[in-house]
Amino acid sequence: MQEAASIDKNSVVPIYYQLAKWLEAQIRNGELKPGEALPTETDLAARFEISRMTVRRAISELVAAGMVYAQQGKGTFVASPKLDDIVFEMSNFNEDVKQRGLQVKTTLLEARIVRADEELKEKFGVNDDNARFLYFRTVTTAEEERLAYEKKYTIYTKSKPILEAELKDPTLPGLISAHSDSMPVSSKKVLQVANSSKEEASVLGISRNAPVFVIEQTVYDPDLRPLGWSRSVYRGDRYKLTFYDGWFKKE
Amino acid sequence: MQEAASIDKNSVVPIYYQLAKWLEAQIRNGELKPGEALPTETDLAARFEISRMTVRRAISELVAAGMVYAQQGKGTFVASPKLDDIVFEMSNFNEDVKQRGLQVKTTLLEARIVRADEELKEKFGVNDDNARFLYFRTVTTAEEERLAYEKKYTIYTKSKPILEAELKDPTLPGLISAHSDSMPVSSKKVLQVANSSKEEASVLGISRNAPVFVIEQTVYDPDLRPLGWSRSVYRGDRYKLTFYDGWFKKE
DNA sequence: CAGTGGTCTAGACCACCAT
DNA sequence: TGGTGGTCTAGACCACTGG
Repeated sequence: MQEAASIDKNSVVPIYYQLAKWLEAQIRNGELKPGEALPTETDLAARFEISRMTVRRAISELVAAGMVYAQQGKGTFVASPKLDDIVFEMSNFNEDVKQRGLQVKTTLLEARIVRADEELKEKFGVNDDNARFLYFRTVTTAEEERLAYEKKYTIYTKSKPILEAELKDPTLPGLISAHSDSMPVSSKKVLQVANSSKEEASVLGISRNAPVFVIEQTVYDPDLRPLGWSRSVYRGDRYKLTFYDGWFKKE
Repeated sequence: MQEAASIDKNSVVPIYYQLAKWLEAQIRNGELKPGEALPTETDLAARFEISRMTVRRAISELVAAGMVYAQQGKGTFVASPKLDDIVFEMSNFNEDVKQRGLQVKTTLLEARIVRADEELKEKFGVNDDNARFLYFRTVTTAEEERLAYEKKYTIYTKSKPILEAELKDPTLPGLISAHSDSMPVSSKKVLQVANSSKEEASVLGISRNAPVFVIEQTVYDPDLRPLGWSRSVYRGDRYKLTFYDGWFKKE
């Protein structure tokens, strides 16, 4: 680990920054895994022969980045990246529904193994015609009304069977975690509008060409290799996105 | 101002937090205006008889909130809330366009004074039938292609004429600043999808019922009174929103 | 109780900016 | 040059957690 060597106290780069990056690297490397505790502040201060305040400054950078969280009296722990499928606070609607005590349910329509076609090869950046992917189709329903239709693909390396458990966490990061050794750590989401296709309209029970949100999500491992890809179609008349900015009071 | 009284060193509330809130209040009150310098750190430390490190902790809260920014060797200044009309990094496309050196242009189609109708009275939360608003219609064009169509309303209190200058900054906060004494400090944006209306289709040169993004923005003063409201329609085939989250490297 | 993170101090030296 | 913010120290005391 060459810890002492990783901090140059005479560098122009601030010590807190060097330490923050070192800790970040430990986490990205997987030497510190989500849920695990970081070394204590006193420990780090002693190891690197720096002040505890400097250690705290370093850790506060990671806290701000959402990579770790501190618990008074217990320790500081590596966070799990949150990559919910319910993107963009898209849940404005879903939360409304929950608050009213209604039931939101995601149903698995189909789950099987597929071979790479041109689109998948491009999305995953692979050339192997024999590459295989897990394919899931789900529909989200609230109060008997169908709201969202999703197709999800994940790389299929382990020859692991598709489990019932998948029904419990059918989000893309959830499916990936179940079927891959790599850790999903970041994602890219692209939102577009479209008119619903014939298939989408029939699954969602809306008229053909009704406006819909389309969100494509790609989930990556720490080396930016795609682990999963999904395309979600949301009813345009049931979802809206609300953003606040400027100097809104938060509390 | 009762400065000394605003900090209770024996309170359970951290000093840095009290000071941060006090400074925030000064800014929200308008006693410190955008562009103005905060008292220096040494000054604040002396005034409140606290350590400079504690002052820095307080200020760092405001920096994180985007309310102030610090410049080494110069001072710390009150920031201006940024409430650009080009929302949600919607500019994925606009930036592409700029990078290619193409021209993006916003044209004023119409500007006049209107009386309150039911919709406006609701949006602005007023009951006065005689309330008047400034009304603007603009279209945004890139390379001869019409991309966005916007209708904007601002309260009209001053009997100030509509200036040519408005052509230069036709964003909602910009229009408000020109026609109101209140400062626009926060905004709410709601994004929905829709099929284009006949009017929208004709202005944008797209076919009727083509899918579009609709963004409604409301801009508020420090007391959450609406100062302006706009409805923007973006061509669905020309705009998309891209979001990254998780642990993407930033630098 | 011992160990953790949270706050705070009273200094210090530095890099940067303006004059 | 004097004043600003940026970093860092070596302590201190506290609140909270767990055994």
